[in-house]
Amino acid sequence: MPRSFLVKKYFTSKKPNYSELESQSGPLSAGVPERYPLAELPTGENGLSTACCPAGLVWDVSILPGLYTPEPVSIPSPTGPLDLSSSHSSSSEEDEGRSSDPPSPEPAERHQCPNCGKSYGGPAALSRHRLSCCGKDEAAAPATRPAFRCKHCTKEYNSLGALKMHIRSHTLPCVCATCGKAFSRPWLLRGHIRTHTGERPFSCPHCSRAFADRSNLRAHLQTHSEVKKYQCAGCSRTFSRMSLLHKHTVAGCCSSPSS
DNA sequence: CTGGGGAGGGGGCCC
DNA sequence: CGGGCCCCCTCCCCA
Repeated sequence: MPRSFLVKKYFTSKKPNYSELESQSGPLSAGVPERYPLAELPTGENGLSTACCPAGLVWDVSILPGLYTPEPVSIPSPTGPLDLSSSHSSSSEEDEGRSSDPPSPEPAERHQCPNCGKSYGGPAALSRHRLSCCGKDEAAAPATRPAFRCKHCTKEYNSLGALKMHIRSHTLPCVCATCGKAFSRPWLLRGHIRTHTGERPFSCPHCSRAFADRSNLRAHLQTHSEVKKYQCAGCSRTFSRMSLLHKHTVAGCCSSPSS
């Protein structure tokens, strides 16, 4: 079944302007989410930042110990390609804790979590953060952890809301009326429904392709970038996806023919 | 083997 | 507190 039939047919609803995404910070911003014009990138508050920023979005694995090491290593941990936490620490202003970045040594002018150090713009945001985020730190104030436990699996959460959200992944309350497939969240169902309707609200500003899913558009935008996000430390090749980089390294191109 | 699209999942934040 | 949305990630499959 050819998947190359991706033609922009019709867009019934909103259509994010990804051309803005493209233009706002230069060609290399192609893969940068619109809300992260470089926000996830080092912002130059330390020397390491320049390893990434000026050149665009090349996640040089050589500076990402969590992602790549020259030693034989298993699959990089889910720290992911963007785990630049080791190389930058300035994300808090932009992502408001959205990312999983570790605490940044910021001035205490903001509301800072005493457990993990993340800072937030307001007390409410901090309060919310403390309910969910800090619970992942097993050592964080165990006495204050409510520990809502999932009865379907072993996961634990610090807030009932987080637990409820998780439980939906077991109960799958959102059912597709067309095919009966069930999903945990309404928006997942909506995304699925697009596979039935053919709706592709996310169009590429560089070509005629359109996508039903924003993440897939984001990945696609990488293909238009001269320099891709993920760079092999061994041969400097860049890849649009971490999986490709991983395949590349596993295949033994460079330094980690371990598996 | 590589590159890329399709689809889906989960955690987190904002309103 | 829940809905909506975001981002990141992964797996599968195909060219």
